[in-house]
Amino acid sequence: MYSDILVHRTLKCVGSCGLSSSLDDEVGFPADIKLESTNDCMPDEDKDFKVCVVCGEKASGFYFGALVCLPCKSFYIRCTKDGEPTLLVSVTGIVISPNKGRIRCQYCRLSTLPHGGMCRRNFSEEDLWKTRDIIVGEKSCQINPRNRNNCRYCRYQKCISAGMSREAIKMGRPKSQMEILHNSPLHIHHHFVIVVVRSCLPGITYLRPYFTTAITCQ
Amino acid sequence: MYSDILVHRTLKCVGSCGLSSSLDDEVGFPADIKLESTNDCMPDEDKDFKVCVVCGEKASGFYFGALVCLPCKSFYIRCTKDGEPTLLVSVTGIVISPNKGRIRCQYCRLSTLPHGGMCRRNFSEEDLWKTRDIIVGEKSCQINPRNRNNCRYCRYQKCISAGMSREAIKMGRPKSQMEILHNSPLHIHHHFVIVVVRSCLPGITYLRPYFTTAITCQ
DNA sequence: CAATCAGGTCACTAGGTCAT
DNA sequence: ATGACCTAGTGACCTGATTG
Repeated sequence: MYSDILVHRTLKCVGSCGLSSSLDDEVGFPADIKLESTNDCMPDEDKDFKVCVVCGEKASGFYFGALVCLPCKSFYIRCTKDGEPTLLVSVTGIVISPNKGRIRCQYCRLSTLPHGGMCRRNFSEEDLWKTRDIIVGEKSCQINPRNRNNCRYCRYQKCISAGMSREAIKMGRPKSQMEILHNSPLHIHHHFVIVVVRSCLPGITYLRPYFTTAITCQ
Repeated sequence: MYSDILVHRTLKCVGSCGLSSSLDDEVGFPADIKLESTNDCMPDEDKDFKVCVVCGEKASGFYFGALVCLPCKSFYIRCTKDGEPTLLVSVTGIVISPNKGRIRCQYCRLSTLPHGGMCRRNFSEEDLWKTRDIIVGEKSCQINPRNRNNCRYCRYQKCISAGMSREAIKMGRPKSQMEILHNSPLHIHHHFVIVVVRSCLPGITYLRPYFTTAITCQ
């Protein structure tokens, strides 16, 4: 039994946006949990805007355990259809999935082209695999709705870090708690939700969606 | 800054699975997180909570003659709405209900693919029925709350073997529910994971998959 | 009444198809 | 490979029936 119930959390602001002052409502914790919110910077007009935690487009629902848009949902399905992929970035800037897929990664291409000097027209599958060890690239693309198709590697990594998982499937009509969360606005730049849980309410079950992206302790 | 790092969690074992020894490995927490596995942190009244004999989730009552959860009750109603279904597992791993429904069974798919050698693109309804006798697959999926939707065939078989039946309907107020509950068969392998987080390691990011089912605080 | 269940409803999602 | 669109399965919630 805990006499004091504290759930600390912080929304880490990436970029120039602001966080709102009403985090409690945003993340949708039960009303009977006392919260200490430290944030003050989200624009009012974005408060009701639910965004995909992968690319920032308007979100459509909880797919594979994360609040994402339909394109990113489809992307995740494709990526994990035959098991977890091991996407590689070639010297030519081509991201290779082992079986078939390839797509250009503009970011990684820029950073890796000098090493190989190959041009896209001439690359062959064989060459890609030969140069396998020097092709790691930056692996740090910023994903947004416009460039999300530029780098499959980083987009997929973002799916993973957002908590998407075949294990996290939640089917059917959501519980009322989830409906609250479903209406929670998350600004496009607020991809990292840092939650510090000191102690929680006895007997309350905190479903995973409350921890929108990850749980980080300070 | 937390000096003491405690991640309490409880795996409630009902039946013969006996999860006690290798809790850490099963849930997959990082090795550098200090864990205390205990059975003490659960309220007494919940220690004996009854689980669904089909999937292992917390049971809601006696539906169609068996102690099951509400999702499995709904599942059984759907399956038997138009008479007993004959769910089949094709060589392609598609579970077919006679009329229309199909859902992929990842487990059976893996085990049956070698037998048929068909590729998913080419299968036809006719082929499915032709290969009826060689498509039985393993039919032995372990059903738990997380994977219960992966294989309709095995979920339904578990309903049957649990004694669910349209003949077993009992309406109205039960005589002594507690007595019935305590006499119910509970010899199933289930993987209901309850994690109690008191405080976490500074700087460590706990991705959602670690919290396999839910986070329950006491 | 009070407790419990059968069954319906419908807000949801997984996964497939197909034009691009 | 992508993403709009579609279908069918799922499960939370509700209602009415049943029985002690």
